[in-house]
Amino acid sequence: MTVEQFLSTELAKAIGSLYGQPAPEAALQLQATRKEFEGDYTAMMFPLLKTSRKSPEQTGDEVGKQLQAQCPEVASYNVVKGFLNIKLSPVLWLKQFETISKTPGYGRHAPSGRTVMVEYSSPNTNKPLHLGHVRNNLLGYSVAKILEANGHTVIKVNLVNDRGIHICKSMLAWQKFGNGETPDSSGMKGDHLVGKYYVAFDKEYKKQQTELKAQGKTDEEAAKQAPIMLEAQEMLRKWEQGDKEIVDLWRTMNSWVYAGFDVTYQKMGVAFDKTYYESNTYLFGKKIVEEGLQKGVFFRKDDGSVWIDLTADGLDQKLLLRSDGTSVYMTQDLGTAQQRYEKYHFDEHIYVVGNEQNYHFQVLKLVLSKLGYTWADAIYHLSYGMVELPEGKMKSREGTVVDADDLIDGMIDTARETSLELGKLNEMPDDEQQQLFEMVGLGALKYFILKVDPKKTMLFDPRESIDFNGNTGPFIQYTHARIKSVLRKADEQDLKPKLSGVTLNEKEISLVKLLNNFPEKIREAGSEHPPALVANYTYELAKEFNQYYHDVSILKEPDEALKTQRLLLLQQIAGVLKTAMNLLGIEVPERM
RNA sequence: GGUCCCGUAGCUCAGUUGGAUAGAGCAACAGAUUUCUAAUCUGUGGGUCGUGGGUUCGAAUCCCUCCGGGAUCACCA
Repeated sequence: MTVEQFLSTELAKAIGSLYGQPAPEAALQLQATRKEFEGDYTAMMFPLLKTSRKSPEQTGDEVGKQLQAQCPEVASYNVVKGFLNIKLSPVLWLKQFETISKTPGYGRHAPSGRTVMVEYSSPNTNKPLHLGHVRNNLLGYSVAKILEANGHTVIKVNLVNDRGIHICKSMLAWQKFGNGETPDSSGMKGDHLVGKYYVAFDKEYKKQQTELKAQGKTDEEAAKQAPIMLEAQEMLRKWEQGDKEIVDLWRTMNSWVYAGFDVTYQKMGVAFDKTYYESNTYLFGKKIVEEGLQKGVFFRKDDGSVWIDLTADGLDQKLLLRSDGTSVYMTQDLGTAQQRYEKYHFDEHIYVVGNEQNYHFQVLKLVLSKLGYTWADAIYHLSYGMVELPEGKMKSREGTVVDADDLIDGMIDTARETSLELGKLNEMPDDEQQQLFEMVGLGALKYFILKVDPKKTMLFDPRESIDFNGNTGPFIQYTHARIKSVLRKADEQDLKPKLSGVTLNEKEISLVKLLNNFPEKIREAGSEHPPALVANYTYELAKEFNQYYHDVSILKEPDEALKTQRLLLLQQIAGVLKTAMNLLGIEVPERM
């Protein structure tokens, strides 16, 4: 039982015995007392006035008195206007501190028996990953981590979009202009190489359109009739028919891309339990179309295409099967969702996908529930906003796209420069230094992105992201390293952290309070979604610690009992910092 | 035009199920000290929480209006 739950129960008891009737729910909601007042938790008296039939001040006084009488853990109380501030005894906090320090894996929850699927990343295989994908990957990975910490069984899946006209574009351009270039022959990373030909296609396509327009064609005609586009469409048809030459080329070029992606994923530190390929799943969903027609949820138009009418729900009519009988994106997604449910019986399925697909997921859920699938509610679209740059949006045409690999390398370089400038790592071996630079560079990037509410459009300012002060990853990493340094020194002196029963001071109590909130914070982040909750919590703890650290001595403390107890506090804080950062996919160094 | 999302300090962002005088960081200025790791800490200035209404003991938070920004409304994925 948490401290808050304990107090809430006591409060209910007090109100019950005082007024002879159960307390209204709203009166039992506690909140942390604001700094400027004395106390740990605050209860509002307003919802209670009807029951007590007295003024807020009188009610608060009565409840406070009763609480103190029945419960020795309540040290004191005060009433300000309608707010009852309750101060708990330091003994209680000491006991709570003990509980925390004796809980292995503190913060993580027991197995819940729930299964959650998290789909994220889902890249196209025609170009390398960029900043937008970085946000996706970091969110997906962190959310999965947080769900695991909530005790759920998590299955991380990646659905690779490896087929379609856009893939054919890079293939075609490579055939035309590639001269047999390979990652090996060019020394380029596979995904970048393929991306280069995607750009080459676009360039040629534009050139041809300009030519056609010069001959008097309209924009639309030019776009449709450009020979290179016709060729790409022909290539897609051949691919669908299984043309050996095309399929071989497709395999080869995709394998280059996968090799490139693997490197990027590994650098980012993200991973998947299962990878689906759209080339295997794009025919899914026909079964669902049959079913929908039978149930009368879908209807067929004269040309043979199948639709669902969602106008009654404020949406449009949506196509589910083309007149030529092939399935569209929605159909595929319906099919894969159904297949996954049959296989895993997930309790929740989270899709980490950009907010440009909000409409798609709204429709997806609606269609599933109209088909009578109760698990439609289990689908959750974790929608995130775009990442913008100080110059504005990223536009591939204008070459303002921030490449993921470049970005990561840049962060690591900056971490290196900053660290060397501070000149603290002189006796650290080179390979360990390199490891540290990667940890710090990545930590800065990840934290910068994850601390922002996912649904908001965020601004990525490269200059600011490499700032290592304030609410940043490196600040927290540094805090951890400092604590570890003290603990190492203590260990050398044979000092063991332990609870010696010395009363905690104010600052220590507020640190214990923060530690006490950790499990609840994880739960909140797990049910509400955003890693930002965890990030901001971690910063708060690190900041609070730095203040404490600044005006208290640990190793120099003459009182042995006090010293070892403070070491225990440090140890617990380091542990929580590490666990919390781990939930964000961020590693934390022993020294830096 | 329909639907959805966003709007909080000069900038980037927090703000618990509606609670007390709206908080951090950056930037600016003023200080602490060279340690138990200063990649730190303390202080100052900076706000009509986009606008106008409503709900109530109480609104940045919930409802409506309008303004501004974004996304989306394909037999693309």
